[in-house]
Amino acid sequence: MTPPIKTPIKTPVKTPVKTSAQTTPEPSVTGGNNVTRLPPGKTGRGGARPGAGRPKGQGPYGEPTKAVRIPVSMVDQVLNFVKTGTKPLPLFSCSVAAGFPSPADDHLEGSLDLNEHLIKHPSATFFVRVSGDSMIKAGIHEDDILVVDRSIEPRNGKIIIAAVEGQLTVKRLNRTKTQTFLMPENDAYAPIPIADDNDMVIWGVVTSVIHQV
Amino acid sequence: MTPPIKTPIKTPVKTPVKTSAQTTPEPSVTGGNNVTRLPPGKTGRGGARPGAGRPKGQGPYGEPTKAVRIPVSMVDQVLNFVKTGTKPLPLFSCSVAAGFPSPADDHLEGSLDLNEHLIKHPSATFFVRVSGDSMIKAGIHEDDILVVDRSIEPRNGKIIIAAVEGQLTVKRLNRTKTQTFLMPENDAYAPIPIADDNDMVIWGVVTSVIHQV
DNA sequence: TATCCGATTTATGATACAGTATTCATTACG
DNA sequence: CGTAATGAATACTGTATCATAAATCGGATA
Repeated sequence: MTPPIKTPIKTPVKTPVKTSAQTTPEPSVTGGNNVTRLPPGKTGRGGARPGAGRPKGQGPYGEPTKAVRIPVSMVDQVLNFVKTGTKPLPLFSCSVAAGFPSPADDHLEGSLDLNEHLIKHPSATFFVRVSGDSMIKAGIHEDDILVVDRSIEPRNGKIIIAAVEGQLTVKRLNRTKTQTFLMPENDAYAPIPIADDNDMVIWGVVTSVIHQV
Repeated sequence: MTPPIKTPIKTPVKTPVKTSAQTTPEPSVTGGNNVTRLPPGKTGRGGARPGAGRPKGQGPYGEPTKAVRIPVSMVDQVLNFVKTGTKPLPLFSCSVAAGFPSPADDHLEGSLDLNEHLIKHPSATFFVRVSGDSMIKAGIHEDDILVVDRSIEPRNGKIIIAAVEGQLTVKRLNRTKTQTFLMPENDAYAPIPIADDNDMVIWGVVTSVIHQV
């Protein structure tokens, strides 16, 4: 069982170039005393080499290119796209619990694209960086990034981003018969009562948490 | 304070074109009988119209384009990218702790692209889906997705993916003077001693955890 | 023997060019 | 008089062309 290794791109094999047995000598100008004169700016070295020249596939892209019209505002993005190539990466599965497990062959689950996996409604999605620890028990840590979708209905029990008194906050929504609360997931903090639903503007529902190790 | 709404792209406003009061008449060739002759292939209509011409922003992209070199194999992908545009989404910051906070204007932190943010070395990166809870205290839950980079050196204390006895596992690496351990982050589990480093193959270092709410 | 050199081939980014699309307002036609 | 046609003008796209940079060859020189 070896770690997944991307197969190196094979560099073009150098085709042996047939050596020219006969190189036409640089025509020399022979003076009266048989002294050879070099052309101005030349050292007497170098010269034609049949078969010399840059091999194909030695450019930054390793393949031929084509000129394509790109809207001016997207040129940078496109060049970055070409450089980094956002294609789906392999997804494996592994056991954390018992270490008991499935046969090795079952580890490759498929492939995954982050944007596709996490962003269902791009035009309604934005990110929120968290500060604080009031939602620690829900697995939301300081500096985590939340994926927030404002097209999802903020149902009871959902973790939402809301603006209260002009301040953004992340909490779990709790709507009782009589009142609405924004619930923390940390015993050190108290629920925030919302007197009037007009005092709160819900920005969206948290769909994912991204935590950097 | 309203939820972030994508500002519609303004379509170019058509500038009213000043009508020319004086059009220079087509020079006519007068024959002996005062008969006007048209130039060959012309009907007498048409002619110069100062200010006529296609307005800007009427192409498929609505803006000027630039010719860019794209590797041949990626031309289709790039054109699709330009059409659908997976562009960075807005990133806001918010307070979880005190709910005290910065003024509303400070909430927009910038924009963020998931791939750019999470995948530093695409060719050395893969994902792992977790099963079990032995790393719960490190914020790694059942079914979470781990971003794993095998180009990062597996230093002591890093959370790694390793293959032990043919099974994939996620643990924290602990190298003592005498022995290597794979440490869980859950008191219900015991450290796994590695007798011989050849008994373990490290697949990579965990860089991020993605937890769906 | 190692390095230098000039010629050669490949590759990229910028620019030019030819053809297509859109607009203006005057003229011809019914 | 109303409408369609017209020729010139401007914007736009895809491809060709050009200038320059990069990589290679093998003979000449130190």
